[in-house]
This record gives sequence, structure tokens and C-alpha cells, in this order.
Amino acid sequence: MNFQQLRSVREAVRCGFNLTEVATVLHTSQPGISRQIRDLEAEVGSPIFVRSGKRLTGLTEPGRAMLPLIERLLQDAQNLRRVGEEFAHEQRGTLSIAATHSQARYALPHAVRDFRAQFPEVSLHLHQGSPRQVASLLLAGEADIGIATEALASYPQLVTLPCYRWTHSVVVPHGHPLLRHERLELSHLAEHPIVTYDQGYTGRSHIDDAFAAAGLRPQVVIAAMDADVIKTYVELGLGIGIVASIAIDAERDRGLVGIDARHLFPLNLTRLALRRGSVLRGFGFAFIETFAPSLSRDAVVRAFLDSAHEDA
Amino acid sequence: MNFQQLRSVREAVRCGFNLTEVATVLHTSQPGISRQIRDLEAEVGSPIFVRSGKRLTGLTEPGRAMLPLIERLLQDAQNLRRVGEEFAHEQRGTLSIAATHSQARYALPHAVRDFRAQFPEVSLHLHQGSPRQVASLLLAGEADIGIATEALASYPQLVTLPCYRWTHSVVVPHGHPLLRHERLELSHLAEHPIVTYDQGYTGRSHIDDAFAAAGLRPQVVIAAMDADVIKTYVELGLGIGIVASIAIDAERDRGLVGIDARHLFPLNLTRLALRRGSVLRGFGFAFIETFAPSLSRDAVVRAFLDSAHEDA
DNA sequence: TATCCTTACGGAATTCGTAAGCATG
DNA sequence: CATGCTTACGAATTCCGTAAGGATA
Repeated sequence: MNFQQLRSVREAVRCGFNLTEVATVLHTSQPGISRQIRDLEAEVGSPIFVRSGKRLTGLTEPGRAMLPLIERLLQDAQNLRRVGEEFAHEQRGTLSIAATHSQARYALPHAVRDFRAQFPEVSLHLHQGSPRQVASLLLAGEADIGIATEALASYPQLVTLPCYRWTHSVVVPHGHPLLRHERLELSHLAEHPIVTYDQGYTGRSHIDDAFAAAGLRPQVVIAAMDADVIKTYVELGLGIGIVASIAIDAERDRGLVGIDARHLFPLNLTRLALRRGSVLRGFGFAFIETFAPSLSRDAVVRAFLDSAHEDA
Repeated sequence: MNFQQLRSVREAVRCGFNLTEVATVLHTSQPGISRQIRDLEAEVGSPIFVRSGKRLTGLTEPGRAMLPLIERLLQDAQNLRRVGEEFAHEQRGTLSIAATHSQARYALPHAVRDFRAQFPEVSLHLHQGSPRQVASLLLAGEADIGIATEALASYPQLVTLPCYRWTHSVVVPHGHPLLRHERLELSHLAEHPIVTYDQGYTGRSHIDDAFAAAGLRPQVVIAAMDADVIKTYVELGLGIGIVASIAIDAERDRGLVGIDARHLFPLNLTRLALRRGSVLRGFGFAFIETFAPSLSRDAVVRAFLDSAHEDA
């Protein structure tokens, strides 16, 4: 048994049982992959793949039983290398962060700047995507840390930690009639066309919940995935915007006025996620603490241990 | 990275950092081991062992961090082979059971007989030892299933399951004065020299607890590790015996009389233990169910999942 | 017929054991 | 000076890629 065999099996599953493709991905020859797989099957004594004729078409029952073990073996091997690196070059390496647009654009910059100053030799990769994509990147091991407000808590293979709470604001062009209200109410908002986040992004569900609870049916005319787009349409007069308060910058958004709406919508909680079974390097913990000072290294490790369910 | 390197490291730790011994255990040459280790250290980029001059003397800090990962990697590799075997030969293989004398002698025989009838092609290994030795055998992966009344529950790396409850009995020679009491009391027992289990065996702690709670200081003249020895000394008239009720057989123990003492001593619970991260073969589950019918395969798997703590 | 897996074969790289060298308690 | 690790080297093995073969949609 060796790791190349295990990699071949894992990749074969990922590539939909096309060994030619596996060979490309693993930078080797197709007959090589074929042999790796057959050697492993011979060693464990059970076929892993279903073959119809000469093609692989799926996993056998033993194959299904083995796959999680194989994944963990390869994961642990990588973790081993990572632990070594960690001690060899505490200050060097790569940190891969997956975040939603909102986070990458508004919440992360300060943390990134401070982190870069503290660890100039760490190369920082910033992936951007929907909350589900963030989760996928984490699960695939392509990101070390994920940050999003939605969805993350529903993946059992992820450990999530609360980072910070925030609320929405309403943005309107200067002189908009909404500005005349002393205290903004949901009913006022419902009278105007609304531009806000797409379903599944940046607390959109909380916005819908609030209106639904008040028995209102707001007219969302444009739904976007990020605040910059929303603000652009608001500036064009297409409606009033509802965005995360953090996304409003008095300096930059000269043409707009923000109205605090924390009394109208439920509080949102931005979460940070890590994959179970991953090993975070020292500077990874440092980044987390920079981003959310309450999440000390100890706090993160504790959360990991407390939530160590379903491993078998 | 390959498994031989990992095995070399693990064995080096187990052999107290003597690479010559490692080479013997792994059936290879000593320079080979040397290189395996150095290659791995080169690959991960950190030294794993502390060297004073040319000798290995201990683990470095990175080494200590890596060791648990290495153990799990090798464990998973073995599990992989095991899963393969499982499907290849459902009815064949080896089942290794570690139990205390009491269990092996009195509780297991029925289960073993039935199991042998059901799986004639499975070779059954029965290790015997103190509860702590049972735990060690499990932890070292040398036993698949451990059975004992004491100690097992205190190892966080073991999952334990309750099997059955039992109580102690008093044994005396025929015509012994104790037999005159209508209802036996602890104070009666305390008037006689006592022969019972050694500390740490077969509910001895419960015996001590009961006397202590009653303010009595019984005179234990002989402490043994198993009921056969105890009964022998009782037959010789050296004292009254306190043994597990199950250990008294009216047929075999003609010279003795058993007196039920369930009202005097706390109930005992015999537990079955498995190591976390081990994979039990189908017939292993079958054995458990034969031994303790309430422990169906599902019940065992559930207990495993429920107790999946501290893994990282 | 194009795609995709298997078999066959030869060269290259790795691995491994023996023998010699050297440090340490 | 005996034990124990390293280095050196040559042989054996394993590994891997190319090329050809055969099955399937």
C-alpha cells in the first residue's frame, strides 16, 4: 500500500471514474493509474471499483466503505507535512482564505493589512464565492479558513466559530423621501422598490424574515450578490438599498445616505469555519485572532475539541 | 512519504529510540531504518528525533506533534486492509479478545462456544490479564475486544459498553458457622478471615466500599486474582470467600456452599471496550451480540458515534 | 470509430542490504 | 571497547512511461 495508490483511487472518484483524466490530474500515465488501482485492490483483497467491461463505472460496496478512510489517510499525510513546515518555517507558508464578497470587501481588509505586516513572508490567497462555495473550498481542502454569514453552520464537517455581529442599514440617494421619517419603520420601506442581496447572501434571509413577520410583502426589484452593485443601482435611483451597515462608507459613497436599520432586522452573525481534521498553522491562528480578537488560539482549539462528533 | 518511513518512526519510539532494535522488529537492516527516518525528516522539513551525537535520544517538539498523526495514519492503513478482508471473506479472519480471568473463565465460555459454531473459520485468540493489561492490549491494537469489570471506563481512548450486571456471593465450607444466620450481614462476615480478589480485580473496590460504609474493617487474609484460587483457599479452611456469584458452580464446587450476598455489596457492571479508531469486522459485532444480546451491531456503532470526543 | 482500459516490455530510478567508518558511554 | 548510527556502494527490485491490443458506447 502506498500513497500514490490512494491518491489514484481518490482522484478516480473525483474524476467520475475516468482514469485517463486521473492520469492528467496526477501528472502521470494512464496505465500507471490503472496499475495503482489494481495493485491496491489486490492488496486489500476486494474490488474497489465496479467495472462494466473495461470501464470503471462506480464504487463497489467495499469501495464505498474504504473511501472515507482513504480520504482521511491522504488528509493526515498532508497534515503531517504541514506540521513539519510549521516548525521549520514558523513565519513562512501559505494561508488560503475563502470568504464572501461582503467579507472580503468590507470586513477582511483591516485584518489582512495587519496580518501582512505581522507575517510578511506568508503568502495570502483570498478566494471569493457564495457561502456554499466557501464551504466547498473548505471541504475540498483548498481553503484553510472560511468566512461567511450564511450556510456555514449547516455543514457537519465544518467547525464554525462566531466572529462578530452586525446589522443592516438602508441606503438612499440624497433627498430621498425616506429621510423625512424620524424613526424608520418596515412599512415605510415596503412602499419603495428595494435593491438588496440575493437569496442566500449576507443576511438576506433575515431581511425576508423581518418583512414576513410584519405581514409586509416588499418589492425587491433587484437582488445582487454584493453591496457595491446594490449601491450602484440605488445611486441610479432604481430603489432603496438594504445592505450590511459595514458596507456604507460616508467618504466613498458621497451620493448616498445610510440610515441605521438595526431596529428593523434581526441581528446577523458572521461565522468563521474550519474543516474538521485540518491542521491550521500558527499564523492561521494568528490571522483568526487578528480578524476576531475574541478567537484566541485556545478558543479555536477548544471549539474544535468540543465539536468533535461523527468521525468514524 | 511512505508507510515504511512512518512505521520506522513509530517503532523507533516504541523501541526507546534504538534503531538496531527497530530493524529487528521490522525485519530489515539498521541502515535502512536510519535512512527511512532521515528521509521522512527531510521531507517534512523538521527533525523528528533528538540526536545527541549519533544516537537518538528522544522526540523533538515537531516529533511529538507528528506522532499522533503517524499513529493514526498507520492505524487507518490497517483498517483499510481490514475493510477489504471483511468483504472478501466475511466468515474468515481472526478475532482477538482480551479479558480478565473472571470473564475468560466464567462469562465467556458460552459465548465462545456459540461463536465458534457460528463462525468456524474465524480463529479466536483469548488474551488474559488484569483490567489494565486488557486496556493496554486494546490500546496497542493487539486485541479487538476487551472485557473487564474494572478500569476500562477510565481510558479516554476506549469506548466502553455495559454488558451485564452481577453481584458477589460468599463461599464457605460445608458446616461453616456463617450458614447458621438466617440473613447474612456484613458484620457477620467481618468476624471471619476473608479470602477475596486483589485490589483492582473483579469488583474488589465495591467490596471495600461496602465494609467501609458500614464502618467495618474486615481482615482480608488472602487476596487473589481469580475465583479458582480463592475457592481453593476457602476449601482449605483459611477463611470465608467473597467471589462473583457466577464463579460458584454447585456441581464443580462440591466442598463449598455459596451464599448470595447481593444485599451486602454494590452491584457490579461488566464492561466491554473497543479502541476508538479501530474497525471491527462483522463477526466481531456478532461475537459482541452473542456475549451481550442487548449490544446489537447498531447499538455498538451508536455508542461509538455518541462518544466521539477528542480526536484532534 | 473514438474513447478508454488492459497488457507487454524495456529503461530508469529507487530501494535495500552489506561492509566499512566513526562517535559515544 | 562495545554499542549504535552514518556513509558508501553495488545489486536487485520496483516503478513508470511508451506502445500495442481489445472492448464498449
